[in-house]
Amino acid sequence: MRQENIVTTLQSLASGPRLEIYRLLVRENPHGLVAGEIAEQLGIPPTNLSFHLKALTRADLLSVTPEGRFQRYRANMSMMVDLIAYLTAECCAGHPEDCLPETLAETPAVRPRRRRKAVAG
Amino acid sequence: MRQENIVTTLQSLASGPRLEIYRLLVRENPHGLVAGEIAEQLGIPPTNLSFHLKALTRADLLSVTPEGRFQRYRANMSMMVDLIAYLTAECCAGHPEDCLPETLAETPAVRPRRRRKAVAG
DNA sequence: GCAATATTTCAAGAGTTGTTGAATAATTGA
DNA sequence: TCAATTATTCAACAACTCTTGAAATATTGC
Repeated sequence: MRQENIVTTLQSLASGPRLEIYRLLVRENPHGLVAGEIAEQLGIPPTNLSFHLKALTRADLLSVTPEGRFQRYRANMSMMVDLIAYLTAECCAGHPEDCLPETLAETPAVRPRRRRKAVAG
Repeated sequence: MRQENIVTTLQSLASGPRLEIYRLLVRENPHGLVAGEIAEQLGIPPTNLSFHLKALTRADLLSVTPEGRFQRYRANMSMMVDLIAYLTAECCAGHPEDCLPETLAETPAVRPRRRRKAVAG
């Protein structure tokens, strides 16, 4: 994932209402929720909810499927996996020992870019 | 870490210049860099850099130490660890198998809230 | 003390984001 | 077809963020 996309993903999550929407939909995966159910559960007015759902969907954090007059939203887990992988790689770059527990630091999927560096100790 | 702080942390990272500053300082840890070195390496004018350094420091993503007339900035790894732990917990809530490779999903430090759920297979 | 250096604060203006109510579009069931 | 339902788009405005140059602050070495 390129840095430009990472910034978009972070921007999309960096808002109280949007983080709540995303968390709710993660909990409801894989069934998802239609817009009205999200509005009801979080107490967000429909116009405003649409605005935030659009931002999250454009960032590919959510997917949306029409169901008659409803729109069903689901959290796109792979986007979050990519984000966590990026943050882990950048966080640990050159300094795995400062940063994360052994098991995580050694997991190739989240540290795709370099091998563990030999350090004193 | 509370959600309010998570939003602040995400907001701080959700900007091209700030993500670059943070990544640079992670690479330079634990020695850090003084403001002028950051400005030079990233080509950001000093006034603007100060603005972004302040945002990152307020979010506790950076720490700052005066050295005479210089200010040395360092990335605060523990903040990133907390952020990754939060995202992993929220991302995986109820659905670890959808979300992350086995090893990561089993790491207690990044999944502090629940044990692995028994699922089919 | 004074000039030079490193950095921050301040003020202004441009641009972006968030919220709202009214209007619009699409779908359903009578 | 028509009213009801679900959700989105639009327009307006407030609030916030970003960038900039000028001014201020703090430190150094003469």
